[in-house]
Amino acid sequence: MLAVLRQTVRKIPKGKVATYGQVAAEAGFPGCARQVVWALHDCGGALPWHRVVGAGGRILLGGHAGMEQRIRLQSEGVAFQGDRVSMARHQWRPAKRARTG
DNA sequence: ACTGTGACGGGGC
DNA sequence: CGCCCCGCCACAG
Repeated sequence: MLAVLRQTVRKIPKGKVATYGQVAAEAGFPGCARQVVWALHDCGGALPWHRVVGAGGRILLGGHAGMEQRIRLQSEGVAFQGDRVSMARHQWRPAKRARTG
């Protein structure tokens, strides 16, 4: 489980972001958004954790961590709408979940 | 088996 | 927009 979640997080391409619930669902565990946190905690360092945000593109972290996440995202070309990520333009879109758009 | 923990998500006011 | 409550799941002691 944790391994799968981590594996999914690693799939998030640069310049994109995904919500905890989305990662969990993509990994095959819809509803396990909280477990994503575990995956990040257990690993925390060897994956693009900064590409994981909360529902609506809100950065849930705080203090230094939250700052770094935002900085890292902006450094990848991710745009922000106030305190949130521009999901409409940066939400990860897995091939299978892609739509005619 | 029970309790505490956690970077969640959705709904109501 | 902030606040509160509930549901959800897995891990650790």
